[in-house]
Amino acid sequence: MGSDSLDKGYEPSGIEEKWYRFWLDNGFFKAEETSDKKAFSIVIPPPNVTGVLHMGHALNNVIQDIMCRYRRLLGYNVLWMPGTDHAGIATQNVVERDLAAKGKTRDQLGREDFIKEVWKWKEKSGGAIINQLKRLGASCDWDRERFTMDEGLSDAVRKVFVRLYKEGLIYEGQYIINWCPRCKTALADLEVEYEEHDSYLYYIRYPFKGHKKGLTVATTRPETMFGDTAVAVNPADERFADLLETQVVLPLTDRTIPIIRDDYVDTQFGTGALKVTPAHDANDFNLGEKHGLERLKVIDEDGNMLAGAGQFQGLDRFECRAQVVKALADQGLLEKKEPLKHSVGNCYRCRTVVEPSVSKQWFVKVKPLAEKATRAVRSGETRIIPDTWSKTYFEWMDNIRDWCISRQIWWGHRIPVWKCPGCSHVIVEESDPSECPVCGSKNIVQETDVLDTWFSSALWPFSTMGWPEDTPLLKTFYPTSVLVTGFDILFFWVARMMMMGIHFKEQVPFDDVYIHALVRDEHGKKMSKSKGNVIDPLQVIEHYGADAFRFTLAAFAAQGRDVKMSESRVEGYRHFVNKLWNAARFALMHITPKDTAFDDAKLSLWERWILSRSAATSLAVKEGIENYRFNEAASAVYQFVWHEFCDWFIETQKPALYEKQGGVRRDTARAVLAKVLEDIVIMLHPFMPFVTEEIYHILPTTKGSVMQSSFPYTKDTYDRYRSLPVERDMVFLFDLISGIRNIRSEMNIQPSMKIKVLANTADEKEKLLIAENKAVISNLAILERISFCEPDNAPASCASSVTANTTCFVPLEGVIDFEKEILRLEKELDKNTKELIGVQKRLSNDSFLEKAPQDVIDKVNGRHEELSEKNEKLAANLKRIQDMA
RNA sequence: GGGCGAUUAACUCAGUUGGGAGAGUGCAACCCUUACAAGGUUGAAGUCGCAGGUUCAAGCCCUGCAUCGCCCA
Repeated sequence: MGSDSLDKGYEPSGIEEKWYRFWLDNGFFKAEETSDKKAFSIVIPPPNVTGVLHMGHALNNVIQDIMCRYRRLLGYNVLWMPGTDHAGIATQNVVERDLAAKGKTRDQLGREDFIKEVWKWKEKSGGAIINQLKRLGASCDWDRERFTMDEGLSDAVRKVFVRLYKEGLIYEGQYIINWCPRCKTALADLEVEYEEHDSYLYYIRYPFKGHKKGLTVATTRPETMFGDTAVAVNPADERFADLLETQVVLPLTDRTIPIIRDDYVDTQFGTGALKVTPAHDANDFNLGEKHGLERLKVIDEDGNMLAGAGQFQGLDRFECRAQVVKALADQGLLEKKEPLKHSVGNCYRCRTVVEPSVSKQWFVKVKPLAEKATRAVRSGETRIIPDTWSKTYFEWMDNIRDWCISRQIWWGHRIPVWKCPGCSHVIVEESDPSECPVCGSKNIVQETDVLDTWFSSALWPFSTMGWPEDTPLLKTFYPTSVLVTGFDILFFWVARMMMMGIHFKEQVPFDDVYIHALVRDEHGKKMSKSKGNVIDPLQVIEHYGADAFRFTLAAFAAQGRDVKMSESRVEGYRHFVNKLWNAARFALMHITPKDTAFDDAKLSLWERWILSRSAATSLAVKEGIENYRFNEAASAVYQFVWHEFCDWFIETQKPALYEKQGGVRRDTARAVLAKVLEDIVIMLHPFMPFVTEEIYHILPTTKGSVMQSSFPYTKDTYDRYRSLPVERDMVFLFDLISGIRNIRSEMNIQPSMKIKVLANTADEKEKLLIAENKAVISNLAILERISFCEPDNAPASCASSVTANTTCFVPLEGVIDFEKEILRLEKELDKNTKELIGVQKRLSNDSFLEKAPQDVIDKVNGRHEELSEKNEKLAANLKRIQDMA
């Protein structure tokens, strides 16, 4: 095949769709339930069914895809389990919005019909992100796609709930929880996001009975005063040491409340007197528990004031705040207000200010589960990478609070609890009961709450594989090899999967947890719609191709460092894709289907060099991917392809390929070119699946799909081709050629002008290297010829360059610019001398010679020898040119 | 308030047991050389945040400070 048939520039569109379909049609993404092959498995972090692909998803899934494709090339049986979660609150919000547009509410529909509506929405618009993942090239086993509300997964949820309940690890109780007055549901502590707000600290006097004097409390939330059931002071606080009063009057009400003493109170904050509102503040709740205070709820589920607020009943809580402040001021009870920055909790789904509120909810007793999950990481059974996240994990696990799992919404797994109003019996069973087992009443009522979405997500690693059945899939793939995720859901999800996996499977859910960074904009700012700095991954793919985009993500995904994304960076890597494409085009002009093997004995130095570098690169890629250092793998292969294979190797091979050195050399050159290009294509495949598949199919020496080839690194081929002496020889030749090129450039010698070079060397090895590679040197440095000379008969009017023990003279009869050459040599001599002095300094230091290890001393000695020889030569060359001038 | 991380070339960042400061982009000069101008060759550019300390030797280890960012309260 000639290169005429290939476009000069790589055009991803069309090619990507073609190969993705090809892979699907051939079932290359499918995992084998049972296999002799080693298993490698990943469960996808399930995106919301309402979600659309953003940069975070892209990075997350590209990393997973790189690992899965790499393992397939190593011959593993790979399972990458895809799916979405049902995102209870978010999905319900979406569907309610749709209904509202039609002028309906969910209450008008009723629970059953509403859920039908949600399913309808899910079938029609849900899971759009799945197709977007395909655009990225994600090689998930799509036939196994799961959804947290699927029947099987719902069975798992039910089983887990019932077992935890019977083990006493799930309980129902009246506690303070975070309430979202807009979503009208409880939230877990984690689902509240705190934000700094400018606010005021209000100083309010609570008078003693019959006095004008009283205690002044400081609060940011005056409207909660109606729920106050005490005022607390610190017993160690001298300001209250003489306080005899035991009660204060609650302003704007006819209630009196007790003064309690507790060392919990911060004497530094406000006045040292704390109003205690057990029903609307988490800390006050605990204080109330301790002192047996009444919990008086004064804000309802919509965020409006209840009867306890007296004349303010029915007002919105913030409107109430304004009016209360005014009323207090009118009565002279508002002593002052100070500006204050404080953090306010917002609902993570709708940003509404969360109201802490006492309410009856279901909780998981997390401590016993957390202990086992902590131990698994401490013992190394599960590794967290980078390790620094282990600390964060322990920190959270050690201070964990019970998990509120009930939500007052309809979309989700309904809690499998029934109550008998007749005898108050509570039924918690896996299958729906039809009557009360105690009194036989058929009038039993199911709990209306549903479970937190994360409750079902916590089971994901095993529920997706068919648990509670003991399936072959579980036997083959559980525990999974690695979980890949951002740190933002380390607690939400990873920690909970650890707890559930260990409890129910008695095995950790994953060997490794790889925590990757966040994707930010090019200035390091978080991408957000309000800032307008969001980059849509699909548009990036559209403009630059999925391969370039994927490579960019991989190249920037250094451990522990955020990825700063900008389109210009992707553009840079599109150039790389194009470079590879054109290298392939060049190769195709020469390679024939016969060029599949070469004789090691016939390899030229350059060919042995590129094979050595290819072996080294494949090892670097292997280690990079296996150690989660994707940027290192990516830059190793980038460097190799562009700067070794394209810049040097292809250029050196041109004389042989164009048959200037005979048929045998030509055939070897072709076969090596074919072999190294094939190595490259396979090594790059995990990063750039589409273009590599395209090239692999076009190459005449390869058959089938690149997905079914083998990764180029094996111990045998590495040992066979990696050669450090060859690489050292090549460094000499590179430096020699660069030295001549430098003279050409600095002396303004036109590229089209071929020049003569005379080389002088006392080193036999270097002489041989030059002699054997005259053709290549001449080709790359654009020489008429290179020949040897003695130092004495070097031409008088010439520029010179020193490489190791060799000096190259470039005769410039009549055209030499002496000033320029003197400057050039002086600069180089200066640089060399500086380094030489540094080395000499070290070698003249007795304690260095005494204490440094021998290999370091040997190295420095060798370096000293090199530098001083070079210095002599440079000085001699400089002197000659100065004498001429 | 507690914890974590960052500070290296104009920009974005590598730098893995302490032993000759690197890459990509950008910049400058030259070149439409028959794979690629989405290219090639050559070049300029850094007191490794600041101040101490350990060491024969510190970008790397220790202490303090400054600036920025994130998480938790």
